[in-house]
Amino acid sequence: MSDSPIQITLPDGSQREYPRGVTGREIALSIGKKLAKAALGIQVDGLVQDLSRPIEADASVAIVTREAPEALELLRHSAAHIMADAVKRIYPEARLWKGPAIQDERYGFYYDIDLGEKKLGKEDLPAIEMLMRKIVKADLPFERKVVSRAEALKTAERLEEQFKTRTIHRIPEGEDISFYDHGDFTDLCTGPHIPSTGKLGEGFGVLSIAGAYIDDDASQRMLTRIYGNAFPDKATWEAHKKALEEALKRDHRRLGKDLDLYSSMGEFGGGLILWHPKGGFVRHKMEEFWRNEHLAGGYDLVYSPHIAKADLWATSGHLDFYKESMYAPMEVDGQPYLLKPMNCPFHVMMYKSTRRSYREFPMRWAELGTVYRYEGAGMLHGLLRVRGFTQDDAHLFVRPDQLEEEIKRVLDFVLSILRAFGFEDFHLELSTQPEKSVGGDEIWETATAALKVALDDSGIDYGVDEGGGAFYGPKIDVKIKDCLGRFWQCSTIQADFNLPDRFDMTYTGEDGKKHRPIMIHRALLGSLERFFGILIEHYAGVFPLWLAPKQVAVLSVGERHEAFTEKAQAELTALGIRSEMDLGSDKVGAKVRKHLWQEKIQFVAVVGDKEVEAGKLALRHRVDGDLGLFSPGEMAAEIQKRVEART
RNA sequence: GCUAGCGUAGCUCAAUUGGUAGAGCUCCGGUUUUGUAAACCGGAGGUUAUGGGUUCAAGUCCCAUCGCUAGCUCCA
Repeated sequence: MSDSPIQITLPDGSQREYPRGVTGREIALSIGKKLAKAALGIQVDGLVQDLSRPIEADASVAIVTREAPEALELLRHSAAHIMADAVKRIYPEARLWKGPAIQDERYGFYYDIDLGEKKLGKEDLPAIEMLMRKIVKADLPFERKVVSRAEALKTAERLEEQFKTRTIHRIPEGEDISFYDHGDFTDLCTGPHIPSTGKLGEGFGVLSIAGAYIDDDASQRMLTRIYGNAFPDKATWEAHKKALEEALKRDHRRLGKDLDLYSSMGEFGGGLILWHPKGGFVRHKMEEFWRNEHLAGGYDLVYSPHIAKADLWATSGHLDFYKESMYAPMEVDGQPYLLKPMNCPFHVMMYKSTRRSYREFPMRWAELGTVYRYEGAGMLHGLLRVRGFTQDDAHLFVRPDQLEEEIKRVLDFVLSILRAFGFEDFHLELSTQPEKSVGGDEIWETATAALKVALDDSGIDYGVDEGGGAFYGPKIDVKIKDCLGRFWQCSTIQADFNLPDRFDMTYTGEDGKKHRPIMIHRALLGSLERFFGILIEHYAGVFPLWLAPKQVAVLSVGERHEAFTEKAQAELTALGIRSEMDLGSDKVGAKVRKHLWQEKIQFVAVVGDKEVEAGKLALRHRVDGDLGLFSPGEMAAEIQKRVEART
């Protein structure tokens, strides 16, 4: 039967007969020359394979062309090989470890390479990229070879690739061991790859270098990781490089300094943030909005201290499960006290301050609570990863019969608040029981099921992160997508069946007996620091008018306009508009440049002869341009309109 | 923490092979009173991150410390 033809189903549903062992290339060619030329791989029953692989049985296939989403991984993984080839040509002593395609905003692939004593610098990257282009130009075919384990070990030995030897030993019995060659370069690899190096085209490049451990194990040798990216065509690659530059321009650390929003403590204490007056104002508006929404949403606002006796953290379990993130104890009256890494134990103590009735539920206690957590020095990053931060925390106490309903409600609340900040796209993720956890499996299952129901009911797609939960309960994480398409994790909703047990929390039920409440932990913005950093980048420093420290800059043209300008600004202030005034002797152009473009204030209002005569100001918006003459009252109305629209 | 790179005025950056630390912007003073993305003149501003070392001589070379940056998850 081995020579009987096979049935191939094409994406349009049509079926064709081919000889057994037909290759993807042959199928593509039989459909059209153009398709064959554009083909990079073939999907066989959903699995991407080399074009040269024979197909031995009936299958549904789709030719993977450059434009197909599946092509990216082919291109990137092949680019990694080509990069490794280039590196080995320049540094023959280089030994290869791993070089996968990855999904990252910046990078599409990397290769971890042991360069011995050689220290690679940024300045070495162009040479590697240039040589890669040469290899692409040479259009060397990628060839797959399946070998026995013994042969594989021999090849690795011949190549003096001792890391590959290590890898070969790890390949499970029964799995194919394959090498891919192009030109004189050989690498142990499962593939698939593009047909030849030339197919990579021009849309790729080398981006940066970093260190990386073998197996992510800090006790092992550190290798040089070289990052690059690849795209179907040159234009997309150029666009990607531009986007990287744009992201750099939006970097909150850059803008934070330029706009005088915040600074970090630097050598006086890493990961600690100073909120300057302008950043402080934005925070004030964030908090104001947050408090109002919570009060309207049925929450109560609470406050708790920064330190507590070690006993509290022992009872809560933090000393067992969170110790590595907590700071060393301080001594107060001979007793060890600890800085809080979380607010929950305090809220539990609040709960326990009196007897609770089933009638009180659900209880929703929210706090902007400042916590301190130890992060490794290398983890710190601007506002996004800090050691001291204010969580917008809340703890909800519910009866078991209220759990599902309450989680649904929280999810709705979270999304509505995030939308107010201009985020529209969300990704939800359910994280389940980790290895290191407290409470029994049964309790975990119950809680996880409740979260799942809420997620299903939300109608939004979600993923599952197996084992990604906190030590005390499963959680739902909400990631938001900013205007550059980057995802950020902010909100988290965590069920907790554990703390109520540990603290022996109870309430009196309808039946007069004691019952155990369920606790829900919830952070919405995550931390004010981190969310502020995300906002700065999302808005590129141009805050919407409801958050902006200054909404308009009022500028005088000449000396004789000063009096009216001052009067107009005073009126605006009285109308609740946040303005700054510039009566300096700069030209109008310079003033506009300073306030509109450098300080990123949305409006400027200019006062000259015409305006004084009309009793109005010439209003200009940074995007909408000249809006004409406005009296202070009209201006206030115009700005108010936009404040309400949150633009 | 680890690897690599970096640290010069508030900011952005200069400073031959080791040979007197400079410029623009910001700031301050003065002139100018200007019509929508940079008016002009002058001044101030530094123990070159810190501490050691090599040298006749160190921003530059060596060592240590501190800080900053990229990364240290995603199948060979």
